[in-house]
Amino acid sequence: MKLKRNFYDRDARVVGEDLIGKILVRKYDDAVIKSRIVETEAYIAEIDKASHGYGGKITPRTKIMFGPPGFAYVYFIYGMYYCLNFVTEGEGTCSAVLIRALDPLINKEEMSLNRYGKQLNELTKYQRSNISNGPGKLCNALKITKEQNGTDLTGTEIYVEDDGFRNFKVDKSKRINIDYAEEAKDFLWRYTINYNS
DNA sequence: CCCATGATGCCCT
DNA sequence: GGGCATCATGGGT
Repeated sequence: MKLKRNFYDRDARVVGEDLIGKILVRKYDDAVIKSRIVETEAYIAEIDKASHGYGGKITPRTKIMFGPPGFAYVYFIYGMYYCLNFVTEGEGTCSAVLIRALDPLINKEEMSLNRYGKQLNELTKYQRSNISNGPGKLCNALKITKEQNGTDLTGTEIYVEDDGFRNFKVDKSKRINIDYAEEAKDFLWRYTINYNS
């Protein structure tokens, strides 16, 4: 069943961990893509020098993160890639969860076409295992761009459902590529699925 | 597997 | 103008 807004209206660290193992659903035109969320990171502006909202100043880019929970924050990075985040906590605070990796479940074929312009059976082994294992890659695979910034996660285009899968644990580790963030770079706010044990 | 490097454009952290 | 919540590629081990 589809997660409601109250799921997102919690501390970003709780939401980030709770999103692991859930199903991300992406719909556009006639396409339906489902994949399991296997890696996330939390960002909380008040105490986090890695957050785009650090310092509390609302800018055109970050304003969606200061708004109510349960909306998509999509930003453009390194001149080439998009990253998908879910806004968390109450209105007025600035926090979000970055979706870092997905395991394809349904319609991997469509993801292949979006990523490489080729069918699954034309991909190399390397390409096949790298369809959505990174924040920029998964946005390509799911056709997510700046146009999806602000998308309501209780709507039909992008949402999360719980299929009851619980046969995993969640590992916590340091976040990736935020070496500039001083003490915040050591926060264990990265969550990854552990299928064993 | 690992590491180094270049691509490329928006944002102002 | 500096930097960036990334990725593909190519070479070494």
